[in-house]
Amino acid sequence: MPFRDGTGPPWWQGKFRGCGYRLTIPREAILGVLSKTSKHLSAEDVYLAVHKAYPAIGLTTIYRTLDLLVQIGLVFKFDFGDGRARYELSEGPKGASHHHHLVCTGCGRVIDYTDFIDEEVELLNRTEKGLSKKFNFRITNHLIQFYGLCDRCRSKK
Amino acid sequence: MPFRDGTGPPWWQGKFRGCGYRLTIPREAILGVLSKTSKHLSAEDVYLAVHKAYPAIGLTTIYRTLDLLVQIGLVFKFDFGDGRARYELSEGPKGASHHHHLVCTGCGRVIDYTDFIDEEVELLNRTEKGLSKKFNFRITNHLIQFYGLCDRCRSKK
DNA sequence: ATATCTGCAAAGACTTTGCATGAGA
DNA sequence: TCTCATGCAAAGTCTTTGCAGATAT
Repeated sequence: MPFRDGTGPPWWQGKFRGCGYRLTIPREAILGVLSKTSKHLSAEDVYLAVHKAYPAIGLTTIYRTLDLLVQIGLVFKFDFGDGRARYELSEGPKGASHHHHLVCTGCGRVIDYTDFIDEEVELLNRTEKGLSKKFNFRITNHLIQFYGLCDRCRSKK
Repeated sequence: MPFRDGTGPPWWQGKFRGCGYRLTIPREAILGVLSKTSKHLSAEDVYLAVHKAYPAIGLTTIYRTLDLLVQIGLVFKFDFGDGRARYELSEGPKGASHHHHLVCTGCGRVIDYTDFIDEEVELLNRTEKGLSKKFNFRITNHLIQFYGLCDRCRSKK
């Protein structure tokens, strides 16, 4: 139920309350940061961004909250091979931003792509069904990443 | 060129020499361990296994060697979300063992599956071509994993 | 009112680095 | 021989934990 001014309420409140978790300043701040970027933020990135508006919020809380958000399914956690975890909102307000990643093993750059997503997702859904049945798994999520050298790194040598 | 007795020479020697790297006892031992298992070994797992036959080989060497093998492309490095990296030979002597992973987010169990692999790989190849062209990437590798709850964890609650 | 959440500091876990010794080609 | 590889110890990073005080409902 959006506000009259069109800014809308934080769309995640429902999901939060439904799980019996408290909606606190730090949690809202962290979700705010994540929802305003399309980058792949590390815990420290989130901390620094949150820190600007709420200097009192500590890194520990960032880690704990991110873990919680991952558990709830509001956030995805990625490993791009650089030794720190990256976090991304799993869906926008409109569930709009599904994408996969292209990771440069040279410089660590990560490119989001949405090309071929439809075919990929279709195949993934089929595969999910089959795997669920065969292994009696309840599949909740998938990960696809491609690795290689980006144009810059290729020309470097 | 296999030995007459059929045991064959370590099939990776060629790849090794070709890259100008030395073929040492620790490196052979580590490849030996990896080639004799179908499990997803952590650096410490490899260390312990190697340690039985060669107690002098240290954990540092394991890490350095695994890194090297990943660079050469002989080994894949995975992250299953439990905080430690896992390593797997990228191909058997016959290039036989391509598979993807099903990861239980409850207990961390990892199941290898080869079902649907053909369709998946076919789609991935197509996608790779498209992405390579669009982003001018040289794609060398891909990662697919499914996440969910295994049968045991589902019945736990 | 009270079970949850937070912040700080310290601990923990995995991985990397420095440097002198040892070993492959 | 001479560069590359190894082992040990120490350091480095990211992440988690313990606990007292603060907070949402």
